[in-house]
Amino acid sequence: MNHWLMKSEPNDFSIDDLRTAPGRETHWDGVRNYQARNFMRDQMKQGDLVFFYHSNCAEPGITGIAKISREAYPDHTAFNPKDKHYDPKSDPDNPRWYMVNISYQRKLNRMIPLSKLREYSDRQLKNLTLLRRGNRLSITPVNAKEWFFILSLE
DNA sequence: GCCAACGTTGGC
DNA sequence: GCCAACGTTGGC
Repeated sequence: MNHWLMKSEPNDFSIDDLRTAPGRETHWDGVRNYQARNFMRDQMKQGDLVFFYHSNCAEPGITGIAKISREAYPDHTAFNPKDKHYDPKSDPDNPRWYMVNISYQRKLNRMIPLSKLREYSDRQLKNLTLLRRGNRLSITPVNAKEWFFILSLE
């Protein structure tokens, strides 16, 4: 099983939005970055666990845990000219963009701020993709050791 | 609001 | 295929 970290701007879609969503589930549309797409399309498996991360907000950090509830399928918002994430280059017969579904697992007892993760950036979390210099990827892998170490910070 | 990092676009 | 310009991300 793989582990992941997925960023969301809480103004846009927060862990509470996921918790209160119908079926406590949502589709992760709008990813328009090839590396992030490849993670979803090629590596995400049903049951994989995900750190839900709040970005671009007052206190960025990990706020909860979700699970991949449906593996990659075409992101239909790319086909809709009225959609914010419309991409005329994505052909329904050969989709360029994909999405997965995630389901709510739980909120952390207390969120783990980015600043806390950074405290371990030269030790246990030395290789955490999220902390790599200037990383803006919205979906990043977390290896098992990193996953359990981060959970121990909760 | 600033700005560094960095992915994408498009002219050549 | 190079690379400058441009747009976006996201911490601060």
